[in-house]
Amino acid sequence: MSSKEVVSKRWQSGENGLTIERLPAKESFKSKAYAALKEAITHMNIYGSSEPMLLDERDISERLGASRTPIREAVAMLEQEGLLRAVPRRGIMVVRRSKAEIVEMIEAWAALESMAARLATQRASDEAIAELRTLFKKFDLSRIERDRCDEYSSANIAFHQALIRLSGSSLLAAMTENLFFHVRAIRHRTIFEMDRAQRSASDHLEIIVALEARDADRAERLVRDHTLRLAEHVENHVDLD
Amino acid sequence: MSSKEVVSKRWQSGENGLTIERLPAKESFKSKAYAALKEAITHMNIYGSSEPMLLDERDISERLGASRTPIREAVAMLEQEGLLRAVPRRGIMVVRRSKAEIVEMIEAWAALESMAARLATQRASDEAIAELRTLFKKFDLSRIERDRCDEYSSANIAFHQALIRLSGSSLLAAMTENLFFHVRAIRHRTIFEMDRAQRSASDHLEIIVALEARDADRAERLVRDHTLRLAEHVENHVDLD
DNA sequence: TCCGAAAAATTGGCATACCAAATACCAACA
DNA sequence: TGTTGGTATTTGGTATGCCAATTTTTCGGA
Repeated sequence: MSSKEVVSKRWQSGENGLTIERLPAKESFKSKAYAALKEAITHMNIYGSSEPMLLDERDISERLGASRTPIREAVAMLEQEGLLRAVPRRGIMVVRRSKAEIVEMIEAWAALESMAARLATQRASDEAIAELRTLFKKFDLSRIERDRCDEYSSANIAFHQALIRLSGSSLLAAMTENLFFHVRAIRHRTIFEMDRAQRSASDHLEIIVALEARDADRAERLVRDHTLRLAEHVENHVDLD
Repeated sequence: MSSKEVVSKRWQSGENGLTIERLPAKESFKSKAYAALKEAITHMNIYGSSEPMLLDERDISERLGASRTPIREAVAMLEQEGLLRAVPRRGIMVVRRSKAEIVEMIEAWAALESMAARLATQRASDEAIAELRTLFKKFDLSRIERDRCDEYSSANIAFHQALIRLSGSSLLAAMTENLFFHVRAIRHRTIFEMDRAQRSASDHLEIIVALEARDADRAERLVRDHTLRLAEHVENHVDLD
């Protein structure tokens, strides 16, 4: 067997149980630009003004100290992800979602998370579920001051993310994370009203109980209805456009 | 009113019923490369050999008659989409999903489609649901010859896509389409066995009945279980790695 | 024949330059 | 003063070239 074949085999898969991942090396400008842009978009009040938010390639490349090429690649990725939209001769703009789109996202989220709850009742360990209860006590939403909207929002999302992790499906986690990103962006507007917090807390507790009881149907339904209520709330009480 | 304002108004929105959309312009090399690569990947028997399938930037740019730059942007997009993975000094490889990942995809699909079914019972028109029945009759899966695996697979997916469209959520449609892409790639292996066709057909019929009855819970459950059975089937009877 | 080191070739990341389309600007004319 | 035609500028798309990290090949010595 030639040396080449041996090397090739090593890389294919670790039949020896030792999978060698190429170390991250030094991050490329492309990834750095991607991260920087996403970070910037995250902390941007997208729905603050109604003016289109434009980005300029050359400007960005100067700020980041790189050429346009890696920036363009990063933009292409974010465009694929649905966060940006590049229009020729017009600029790169941050995509603003319509209320209808946000509602669809929350509905999709409800679908994924309710499935996660179902799977969690079948797969999560008792210990893992117990941790969820701990998290619940620690960040008891009803205790958060009524004016700390962001904190409420964060704690809320933390609970949901923890729940999704219980499913053991990294895909569900990844997909919902993406949805959270968009939904989170309108938290200023949604005013995720604090009077919903009480309801949220009790909902969450009910969900935990259902998980502990390993009641798949009930857990699924509770999660679904809980999130669909948010969708309905946004539909009825949020004005974006 | 000045001429300029008239023109401006015309472009804003067609209150005169004439909406002028900016013409698509000529597709950029970037989009063409993206489409070409995706097309190529689609018709590639990804799980045919166990050898890593490598792509070469320079080779691709020559074939497409463009420079490396737009190809690299297209690759960056496909990488973001999870279809490719570019490793420095090693090449661009088509991502091969593990069985576990495929199963997770089918579970996510089940989540999204069952939600679509629920929404469809609330939103789809009787006519739209009726069309689903038409489609079902036309492509009655039980009639497809037992050796036409691809045809079965296509008809199957067509039914599911039609169902999802009934929900009216373009997001659910987009997300599942992405999942279908990956699941479809293993159709040769899954042998989506034809003996499952009979079951599939009756399942589909039941689903249609539930939709017609506007029974949200039942429609949701039928769709979920139907797809989760596929996940279980893949889990138990498919060997990828 | 085998091994290892050095040289050569690959290859992806990045910078730069150029181009064409589209807009902004401006001056001349009605 | 307002419109118009043309020019300057901006900006995204693409091509090209260089570089550094790696891999592959070569080749001399054991």
